[in-house]
Amino acid sequence: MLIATFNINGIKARIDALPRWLTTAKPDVVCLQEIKSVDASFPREMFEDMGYRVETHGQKGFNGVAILSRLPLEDVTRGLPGDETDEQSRWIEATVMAPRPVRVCGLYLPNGNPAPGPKYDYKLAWMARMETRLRALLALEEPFLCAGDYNVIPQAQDAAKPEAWETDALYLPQTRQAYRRILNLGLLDAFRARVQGPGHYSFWDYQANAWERNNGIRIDHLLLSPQAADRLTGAGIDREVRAGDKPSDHVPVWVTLED
DNA sequence: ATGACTCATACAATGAGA
Repeated sequence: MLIATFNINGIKARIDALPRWLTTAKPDVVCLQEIKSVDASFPREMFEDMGYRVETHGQKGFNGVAILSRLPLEDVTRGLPGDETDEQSRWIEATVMAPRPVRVCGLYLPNGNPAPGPKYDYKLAWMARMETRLRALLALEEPFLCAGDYNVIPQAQDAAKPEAWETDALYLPQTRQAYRRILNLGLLDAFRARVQGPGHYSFWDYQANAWERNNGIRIDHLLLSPQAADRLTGAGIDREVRAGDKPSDHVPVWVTLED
C-alpha cells in the first residue's frame, strides 16, 4: 500500500499537476494540504473519475486538507481536538479499509512565523494538541500514521542552508523540541528510517532560484505508529515533481506498507 | 533585505506562505 503526503499549494492552481502525479505514482492514499478551497468548490468529480474517494476539510482562501483514497474510508473526522474556538482547517482523519486497516491522519501544521508572536504561540499550542491526540491514538495499539506538512525542519541535515533558518519558526529550538516530544511518544520518521544523510528535501521556495540551486528543506513527513512501522517496506521523496509545469513549492513524500 | 515568487481574493493591492 502506497500512502503519500503532498502540499499542493492550491487545488485550482494544481488542477493539471496533481492528476499528472497521481497517474504516474498511482498512490493508494494521498493526504493533501493547502487545498485553499471550501469543500463545495473542491473538484471532487475529477478525482472520483480517477478511482479515488474524496474527503475534504476546507476553508475559504487558506489552509485546508483532504484525503484521496482508492480504498474505502471509514470513520472520517475533521479538525484537531482540544480547542473548540480553532477555525483553521488543518487536520483530518480516516481509517483506510485494507485487509489490515490503517488510521491515517492528514495534517497541515501551522507555519508560526513571525516568531516570537501570536502565530508562533498558535503553532506551539497546536503541536501540544497534536501530542495529546497522538497519545490517545497510541493507547489503542493499532496501526496509524500522520502524514503532512509539519512546517518543521527536524535537523541541520534537513536544510541546504541551516544557518539561514536559525531564527525561523520552522527551525527554532522550541519547534524542534516540540517535534521531538512527538517523535519520542514512539513514532517513526519513515523517510529517515530508510534514507540517511543530507541533501533530501521536500520544499524549495519559488523565490531566488531555490530549486535550481537545490536550496531546499525537508518539512513534509510521515510518522508511523509502532504497529504501522512494523509494516514499513519503503519511503521516498518524488523530487522530480518540482521540475514539472506549474509545480507546487512542495513535492510528494511517500511510504509503502505491507498490505 | 519590510527583498525575491506564487496563490487567493477580487478585479487593485494585500495577506500568507516558508
